[in-house]
Amino acid sequence: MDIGKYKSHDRLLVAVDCIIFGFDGDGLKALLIKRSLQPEKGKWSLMGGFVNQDESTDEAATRVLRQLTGIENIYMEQLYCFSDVNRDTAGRVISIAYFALINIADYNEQLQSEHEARWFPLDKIPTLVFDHKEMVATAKERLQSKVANHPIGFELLPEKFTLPQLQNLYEAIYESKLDKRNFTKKILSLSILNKLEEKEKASSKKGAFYYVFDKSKYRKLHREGVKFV
Amino acid sequence: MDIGKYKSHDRLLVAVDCIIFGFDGDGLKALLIKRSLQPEKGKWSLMGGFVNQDESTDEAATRVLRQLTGIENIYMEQLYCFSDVNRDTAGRVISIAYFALINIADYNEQLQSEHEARWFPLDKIPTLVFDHKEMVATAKERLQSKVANHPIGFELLPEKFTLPQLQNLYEAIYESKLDKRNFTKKILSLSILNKLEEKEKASSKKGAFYYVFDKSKYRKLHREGVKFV
DNA sequence: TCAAAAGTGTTATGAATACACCCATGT
DNA sequence: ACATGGGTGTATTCATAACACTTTTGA
Repeated sequence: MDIGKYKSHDRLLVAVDCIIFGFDGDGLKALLIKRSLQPEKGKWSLMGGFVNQDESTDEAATRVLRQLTGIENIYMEQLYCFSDVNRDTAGRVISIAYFALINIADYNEQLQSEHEARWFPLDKIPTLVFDHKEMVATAKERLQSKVANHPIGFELLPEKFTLPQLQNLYEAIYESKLDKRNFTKKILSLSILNKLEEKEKASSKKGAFYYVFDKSKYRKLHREGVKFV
Repeated sequence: MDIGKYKSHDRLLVAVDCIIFGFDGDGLKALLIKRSLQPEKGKWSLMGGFVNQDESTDEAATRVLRQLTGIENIYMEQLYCFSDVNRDTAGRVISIAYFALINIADYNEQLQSEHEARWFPLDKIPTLVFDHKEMVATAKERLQSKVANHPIGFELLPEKFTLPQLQNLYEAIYESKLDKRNFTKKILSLSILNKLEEKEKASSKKGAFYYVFDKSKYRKLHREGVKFV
């Protein structure tokens, strides 16, 4: 590769920062860690790290997330490039933000034990380093608009879930109440759910039927994007 | 600024590339120039340039566009960060793509004369350098989805425009025909247009009334985002 | 007078919304 | 027996979609 032609131009530090949204049946949460390097060491922060010469930003985001949390193979997409000259107080760093969705229960133990990561309800996010607060806000907006047309909300749930759980999730994302009957009607009309015999009995006496996705129809919707909730 | 802490990390060349969409009453077009530096010098390319140490990517995009085309003060927003390791054949460069909208007639002369820039209908884009083809495709998708909820389409029209012109624009963006009566009804129901006495007589014998935006209502919609066409 | 584009209303269909009662069961 | 959350149907409203004729006027 002949890099000579570009030699005279500035080179910048490029970082990735990941906003990980999680759901545990009770409000949306974001995953934060204590920043491990100066400046601002010890303050709450998104998962972040620098992009290496030999990896794309997607690869960097995947790697950083794995290194910091052990999380792999989750839904993640690029959010936005944050590039204010003074966004990082220690130097010029542009950051490509990513957002991801996971089911908290799937990962909770390893996060708590092996890594100093913690879930924060979206309305109780502590002060964050740099422009990470803005990143979280942007990610939340993106999640809301994305979830309206794509069935990505399911990434936040366990494989088996009940309709009330699904509705709770949408209510958490939209921060508003939905009508139970209308919600059920709408979701079932998409016919991407298969009802199981089994019931979830923990959260009610009557018990609620579990559902799972119909993977093939689910992927079809995922690709095409459909008017969702 | 203490940059010492980050010293050991890779620094990358960061570029911006601008997809400029234009409309001249007859189909959507994209603005391209002949690339002025090696490699691939002389091939068609988006407007691009490197991001300097002391500017944000927004600022870089604005500057690059001004330098290459003289265009200023137009609607522009960040599109996506393209970062494949081998996207630029001459070295590792990540690129933040921006897309912009303008009315071709407002800028045509200066573009043709002072700069080697040319408009290409979207279905006749020539072979482009690097991953610029993908950037154009991504920008087109974004334009389509954005214009459905935000009145940014108006950026592509002159200040005074007729309803048939506006409809042509939407048809060009969506690449499909719309019903004249339904379109008129919908647009007027938003009440962001003010009808003028004056008629545009060039393109028909009867003549079509000019309209202008109601700036204040327009901005309100712009902010809030409304179900549009 | 005729060709070409502008302008205009009604009906039909489907989606979103509002709304209230019975069911199953563990305590 | 009763308290708790789960499950179900209908009527209304509203937005979208389909559809055709008259008007104006320059050539």
